[in-house]
Amino acid sequence: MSGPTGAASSAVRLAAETWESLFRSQVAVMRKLQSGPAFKTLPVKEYDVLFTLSRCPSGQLRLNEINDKVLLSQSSLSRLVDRLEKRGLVERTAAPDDGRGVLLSLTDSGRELQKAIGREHVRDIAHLVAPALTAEEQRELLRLTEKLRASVAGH
Amino acid sequence: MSGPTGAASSAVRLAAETWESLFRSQVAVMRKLQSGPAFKTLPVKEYDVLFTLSRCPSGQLRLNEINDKVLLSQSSLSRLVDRLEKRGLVERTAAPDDGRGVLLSLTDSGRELQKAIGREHVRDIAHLVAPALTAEEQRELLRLTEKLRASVAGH
DNA sequence: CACTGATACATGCAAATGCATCTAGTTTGA
DNA sequence: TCAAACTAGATGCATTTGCATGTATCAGTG
Repeated sequence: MSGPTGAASSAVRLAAETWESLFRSQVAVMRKLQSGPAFKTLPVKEYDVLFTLSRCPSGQLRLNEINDKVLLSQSSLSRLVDRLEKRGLVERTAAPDDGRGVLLSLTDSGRELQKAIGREHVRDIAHLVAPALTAEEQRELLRLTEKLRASVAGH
Repeated sequence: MSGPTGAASSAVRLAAETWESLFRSQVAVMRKLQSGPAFKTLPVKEYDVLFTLSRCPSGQLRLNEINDKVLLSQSSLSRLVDRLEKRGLVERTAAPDDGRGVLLSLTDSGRELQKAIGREHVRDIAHLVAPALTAEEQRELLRLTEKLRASVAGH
């Protein structure tokens, strides 16, 4: 802990422990959430795409934009969208400004299902998070994770 | 925002936004980490099992204990361990106190590989986390995520 | 002790995933 | 202007995953 080498090593260790803790907490929470009844009808990853679309102001997103938000390979997302489309929950449209691109949007049925699952999901989240952290702590956790995400996203 | 209903609703929203942010930051960081060269030889999930074993004081863990730490179904973990065992990185042993149980431990080769990947991995983590958050912020993030994990783990 | 239910792990099988590659459209630069 | 390099997304195929179930062991009850 004294001298530059010690300080650097402990900075590295702190970063590693922080990430480890963030990761394990995510695992613990996700495990509970995905075992809930909300995701019997639709896997979490598929819901996540519906959710992402529902949050988007224009109502449409390019597949590669969605891919940034989700921990899936490009090909897996492509096929996940196939499944959603087959179930009539989303719709593929050619991107107007880029002939290669595909815009994804929710159908009415997709929007409804997202809302239905979302309501339950949000309740489950609150039941897990609210008893664990005060409102003040939640705001701080939100701030820190957003700061981390923004920094990592910008390389 | 006024009255009990508004307050409750905003508490629920805060919890949901906090989780959303935690989750997205995890996705962003994990995406970078797993694309690094450290995980060309061993998938992240398999490394994670080696890592978990390396951190354990007794050097041995039951499969169900490992399963708690990892976002994998029981059967998937069983087969992931098959692969690690086939590569000679871990060893299954019958649990002495429970005839149903299996203890997992690292082989020398497994320990070495974990250390080799771990060194690189820790460096990658530091490169992502250290520029994003101050040491003080990292400590706070560590504290909050650990508190969340502990609360969720205890139902 | 026998019996019922629960727990730990393994396995058959269908579904999901990722890598490599393909096609098509776009950008770059000589 | 046009060929080479690049990007968006789809697809073949092998690997990984999860659900349902099977087997063995354990814990509790009469």
